[in-house]
Amino acid sequence: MSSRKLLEQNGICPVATTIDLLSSKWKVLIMRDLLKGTRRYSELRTSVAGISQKMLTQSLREMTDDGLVIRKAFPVIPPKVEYHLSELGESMRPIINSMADWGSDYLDHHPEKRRVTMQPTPAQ
Amino acid sequence: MSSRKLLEQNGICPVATTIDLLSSKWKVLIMRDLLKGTRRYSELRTSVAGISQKMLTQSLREMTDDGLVIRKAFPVIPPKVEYHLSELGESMRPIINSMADWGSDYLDHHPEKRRVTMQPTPAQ
DNA sequence: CGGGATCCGCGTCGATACTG
DNA sequence: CAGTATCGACGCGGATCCCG
Repeated sequence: MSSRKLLEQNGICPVATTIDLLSSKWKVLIMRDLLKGTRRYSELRTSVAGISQKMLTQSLREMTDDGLVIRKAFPVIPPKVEYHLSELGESMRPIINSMADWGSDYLDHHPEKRRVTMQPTPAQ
Repeated sequence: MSSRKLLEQNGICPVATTIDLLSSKWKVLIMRDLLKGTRRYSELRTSVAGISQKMLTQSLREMTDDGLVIRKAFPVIPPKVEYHLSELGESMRPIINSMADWGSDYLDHHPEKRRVTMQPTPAQ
């Protein structure tokens, strides 16, 4: 079933609406990094560990189309493209923060699952 | 790439940890409904519109294994099974609430996408 | 009623090659 | 550097049938 169809069947539920725009784990992780500031394509390629170039491009494209992300291309050689959150994207910060908070608490109470610590998305 | 592998490559990031347990849209929608209280299998089948029986069973199973959901089966005929959130599951309320809040605001500013209003997850 | 088991189509995703 | 294009595998998830 398509995401839109799902949304309709759930009667335009706010939660379903959010899921519709933040559907994949990749987008959440991209959000996590863009909440720290502007990032170049190649930077995201590294910081969002494990993502393929195809999924990064595709995810950024969809997020740009959805108005969450703003793409800024510089006409230089070699090419340089920067991505940053729009105001709409920025407004998702509480969601990502609540995920970071929950994950931190969870890892605190399940030490066996923690190996390396990473900086959570800073509050703002 | 497996979800665990992803987690490792992201250095046990809190956000990635949360995503690992709340990976699918179905689980988020199930959480949304279980946050309102105990539900029977058949009730979820209806309230989580569009979900197939397979995905509902599978999602509930994984959430139970992850310690988010508690399954209570009554030895009666016909069978009766109730699901409710564990303390760990309950602790995810802020995440779902922040999604509901964001979705509500988004729908307010994009009236063309709203058709039917549904009750958001109540604060608690 | 609340599943389990099976089949299988189709979309997702990674890998690879190529380009402005 | 930041993509685009193509191909192929694989697993998600729906459909169906069955059972305690």
